[in-house]
Amino acid sequence: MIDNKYDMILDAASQVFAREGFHKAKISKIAEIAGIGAGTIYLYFKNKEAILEEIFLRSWSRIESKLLAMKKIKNMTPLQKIAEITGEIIELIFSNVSVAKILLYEYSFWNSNKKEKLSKTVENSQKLIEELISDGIKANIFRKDMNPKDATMFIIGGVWFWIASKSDDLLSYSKEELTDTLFHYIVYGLK
Amino acid sequence: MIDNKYDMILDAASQVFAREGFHKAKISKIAEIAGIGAGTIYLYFKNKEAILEEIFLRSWSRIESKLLAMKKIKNMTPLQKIAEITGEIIELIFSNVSVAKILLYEYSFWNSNKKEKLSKTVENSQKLIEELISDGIKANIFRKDMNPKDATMFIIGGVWFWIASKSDDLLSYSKEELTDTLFHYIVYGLK
DNA sequence: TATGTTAATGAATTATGGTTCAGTGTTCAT
DNA sequence: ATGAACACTGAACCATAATTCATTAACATA
Repeated sequence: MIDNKYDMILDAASQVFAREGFHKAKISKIAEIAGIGAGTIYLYFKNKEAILEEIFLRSWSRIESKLLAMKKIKNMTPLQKIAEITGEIIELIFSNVSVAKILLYEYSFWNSNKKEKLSKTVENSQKLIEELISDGIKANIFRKDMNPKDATMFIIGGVWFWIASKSDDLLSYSKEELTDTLFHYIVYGLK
Repeated sequence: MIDNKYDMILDAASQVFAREGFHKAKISKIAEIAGIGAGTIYLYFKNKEAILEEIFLRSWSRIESKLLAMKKIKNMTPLQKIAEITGEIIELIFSNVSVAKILLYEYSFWNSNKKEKLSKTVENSQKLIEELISDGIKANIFRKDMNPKDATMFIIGGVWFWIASKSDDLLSYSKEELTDTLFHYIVYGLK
């Protein structure tokens, strides 16, 4: 059980943002779900945007850490690493489905908002995926006629939308099953 | 040259929505760019949302038409059809980059908003893509271990993000080049 | 030209909901 | 038990910008 207000607010906000979208989400509703007064939120967050920012940051940090860990491991093929990271994404979703929806729907937020810390984390993660793909190309595992950055964006988008389309009934599948499915789309496309 | 107010408003709104995002876009700015009074907009559209809705509808209708046309053609492989549709998407972007950006950034709008006509068109398009993939599986051109709906969402997401990552310098590539690149990601993934 | 009809305007109105803050409750050391 | 320090509250405030509408312009008809 969440026992501190900061996390309670984040959790309530995740639910409301996921259901209503950031702009239609009301602070009063978030407060209600968190079981606190509306004003209390402002003791923990500068404003509504800051809540969203923190949600993004936490999720992306998790992905970034995993990518960083993979980078350090030497005796693993790019394919194995991708499988690992795919697993981490599925884990993230299982830990909070609402957050997965927000990451998708408010894509424009982290994309356009030039919040230092957040965009650094996102950019870093993208770079790390790019490197991973580059390695795969060099190792002759992936196609040569590929721009790593394009591929990265294509993959991120694919993963996101796929998650969103499942969203609610995502939890009725096993983690292993989902990880496997996702991995195949990333690596093999339609063929 | 656009000669009627309705289209002038749509065009101005596309620019402003693309630059500011739907929520930050001001009706007064749209009116200014269209060269008309703010109140005039309300003679042509019920409200701000209705403008966005119409922009979405026009774009998706175009994709839907293409998909419908492809469905009717018999002597074409699923692969060839996918290549055609990919080309149509690139055409759509080239015809109006602002609109492409809006489609991406305001994804949450058409997804959450249950506007009858719009969601019908979008759903229809998704179904048509699913069928196309099903055909490909039956014809042994695509992997058998694939759920067409999953694949569809993965592809749409991939295309979206890939477009977004390029967005502004998209026009510096040739249509053929872009179509080709996109087609390869869809069909072959990383391998 | 006079008159009716329709289109357009933009200042004023209004709805919304994020944010503030004066007041209330809680905690805890003395 | 007291009161200082801090946490919390939610009604009131306020900024923003969508929408309205009384007024004016443009145009058509006779």
